[in-house]
Amino acid sequence: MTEGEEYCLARMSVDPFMAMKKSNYNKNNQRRFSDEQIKSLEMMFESETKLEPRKKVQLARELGLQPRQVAIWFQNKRARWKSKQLETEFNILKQNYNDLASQFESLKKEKQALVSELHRLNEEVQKTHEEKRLCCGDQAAVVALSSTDHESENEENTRREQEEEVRPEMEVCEKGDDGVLCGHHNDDYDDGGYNNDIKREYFGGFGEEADHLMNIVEPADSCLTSSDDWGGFKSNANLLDQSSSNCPWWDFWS
DNA sequence: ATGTAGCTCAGCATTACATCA
DNA sequence: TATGATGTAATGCTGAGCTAC
Repeated sequence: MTEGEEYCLARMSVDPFMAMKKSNYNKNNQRRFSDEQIKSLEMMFESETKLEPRKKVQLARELGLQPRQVAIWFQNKRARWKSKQLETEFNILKQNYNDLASQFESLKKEKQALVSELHRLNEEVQKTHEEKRLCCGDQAAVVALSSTDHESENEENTRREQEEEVRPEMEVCEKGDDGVLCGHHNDDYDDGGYNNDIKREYFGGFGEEADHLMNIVEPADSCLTSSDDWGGFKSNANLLDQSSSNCPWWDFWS
């Protein structure tokens, strides 16, 4: 028979009414331990969260409790302590998360502002270019220019066709079975290749103007244009956009 | 050496009650 | 005063470790 069972039987023999109910009272018919008892138990708990059997018996004797009661107090105390610790850790993680989220938001706004500025500058440059062309007014030059434009357009088309042939390979390579990007191995698409094409599309195709703009905006060897970064960003762009549009996935905190 | 029954103990979920707003 | 939320001592069950047979 365990200590607890002994104690319960003892209580029941003293107070028959206890046999009807579950016994939640100590020797002195107190449900709660006294302040002194709690203080001693707390002190012991601070030095060791698990009590050796010998110390348990000794402490129980000192406090006028059953060893079983001391053991249970330690058990409950450990559970409370654990959940408190869990709560603390949770709060720390939550705080870290909130900091990162607000950092992310401000970076997103900064990026949006930069993109808008870029649009504005691009339009301005194109407008200037148009004006220059119109005010020159030389028909021959315009014809020459337009024929050169056609030529370069044809060259561009040929080049695009060639690139289209290469690109499918790339797309297969870009996302493996496990969904992990494997980078761009084709020389045409290394750093200045694939990324430059993306930028060219943005700046209005091939031509001096586009080249000029691209050089102004970002040096070719900039870390911001490295294929890994772009690839990584591209692969996550949907996720980020989704998260920021409908229902942010961190909203569940609130 | 191995299997098994019996015992103790701790962990865990839950209960029963006290206390407080 | 009644009531719901919270804190706490205790219960019941379970599995692990140990021992005797």
